[in-house]
Amino acid sequence: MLQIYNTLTRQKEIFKPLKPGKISMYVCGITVYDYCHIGHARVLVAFDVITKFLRSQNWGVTYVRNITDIDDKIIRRANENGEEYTELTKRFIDYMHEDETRLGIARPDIEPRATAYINQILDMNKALIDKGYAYAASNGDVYYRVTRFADYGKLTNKNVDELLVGARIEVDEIKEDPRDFVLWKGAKAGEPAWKSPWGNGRPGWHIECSAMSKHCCGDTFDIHGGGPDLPFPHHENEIAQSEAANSCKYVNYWMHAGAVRVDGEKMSKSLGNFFTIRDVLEKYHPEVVRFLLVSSHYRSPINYAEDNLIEARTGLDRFYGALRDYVDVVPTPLSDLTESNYYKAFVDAMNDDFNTRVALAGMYDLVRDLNNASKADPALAIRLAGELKALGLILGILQENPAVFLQAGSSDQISAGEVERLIAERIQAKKDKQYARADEIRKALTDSGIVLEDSRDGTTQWRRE
RNA sequence: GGCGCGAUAGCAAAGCGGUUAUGCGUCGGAUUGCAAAUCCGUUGAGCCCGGUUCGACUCCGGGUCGCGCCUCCA
Repeated sequence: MLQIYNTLTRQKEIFKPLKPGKISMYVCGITVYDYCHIGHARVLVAFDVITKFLRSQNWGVTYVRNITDIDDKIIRRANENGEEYTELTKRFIDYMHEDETRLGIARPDIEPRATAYINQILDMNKALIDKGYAYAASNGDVYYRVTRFADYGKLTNKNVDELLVGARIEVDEIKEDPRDFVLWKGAKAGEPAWKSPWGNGRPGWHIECSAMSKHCCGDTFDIHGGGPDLPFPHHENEIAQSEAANSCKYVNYWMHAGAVRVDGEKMSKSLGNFFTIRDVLEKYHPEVVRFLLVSSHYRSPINYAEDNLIEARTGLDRFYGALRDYVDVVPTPLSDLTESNYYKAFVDAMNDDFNTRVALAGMYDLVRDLNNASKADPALAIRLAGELKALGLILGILQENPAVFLQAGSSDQISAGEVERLIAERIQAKKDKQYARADEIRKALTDSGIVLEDSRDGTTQWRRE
């Protein structure tokens, strides 16, 4: 039984799909004017794991994640660079896809872009104007009448009357009410623009998601997800737009990922304290980054720090260490695991609001049993290795060749070939009972970040720290 | 000022009204030429003050502290 924490009701709820066995999910994606940072990676990985798990449980998931490819920041950045905004967005969309691929994130089923949905956006604007929820201002902007929508604030518990108090809302004579937000922006000279009944312009930020989700998921859909900074105003405004325009409930379950912090502060572009995915992948294996993100619950804040990455690496080393002798074992089909207690524990944890942390705790139990079986019961060990890989597959981890992973550490000051050569020399020294020489070689390798592990059969395996 | 989240052992991080979370680390043992890895064991929690209860880390109330949103931000 699947339970999901719903931001709207602020509690965990039993998930009930609109259509039996199906889930329509729309997640707010990236505004493409810069490299993705770790905060983006968290949302991307979280919903990737969620999708993979749901599919593993035979839910028919339609996963939609949009790309915002027109907005003020994009225009400004393109101007700074002296290029067309489309060149800028194309480049950063490509970079985003590269980052996703490296982190093992599968593409969503549909990846709609705002600029491809201008007609739908215009249609929704017209509908909102016709129904009296929106108005065209004198400058070509179209605004949403926040006070017209009775449920405004229901997602984030805002009181419309109090929105003005203490809030930093700029007064603007163009608007009827300072709380109104823009649906369509009239174009200034030289700005990218599309024709509209209100003059040339471009969509406001919130309306694109209402239009694209309607088109891709329907007027009402199951799950809407996004980052920690989106509930207000973005998702609140989406609700106002969609429910007013479509005259029905917009979304059943709202899901929001937790923030990634640096030194206790939220990592964000506006604070400038962000690490791009690329920065981090220079130093850490992509799976280490993914493991770090998976090893805490998706709603908890996590701290981005070197120590936590090292810890993630240590955790993965344990998994891959256990799998090292089972390179050829493939993930067991889940249909063969219905009696497995490991699998049951895993599914129970994941069904409970996607509790990856608890799921991993069970996988560590499996690792221990696998390590024991390695010595005592080879057939059992092979079976357990297959189970472990099957669970890892759902989380998007543990599919690498273990030796390759373990030898791909951060310290590359010595080549694999050189390591192998020294190991061969050390094995000979050991055979000759030249232990001083053997230890000398091992010491030298240790200093280069290489850890040796002698086996009973006289071979030596190695890994980078 | 409004709304919301959190406070768990050396660190990280979960569930749970009474029964081992888990990982890393520590310490001891097995194993090893010595190590590493592995295994076995060990260590050690629940911000403060009240209340409910036979019993609370877990529920309720009140504090304190931290964080997020209220403006573009995943």
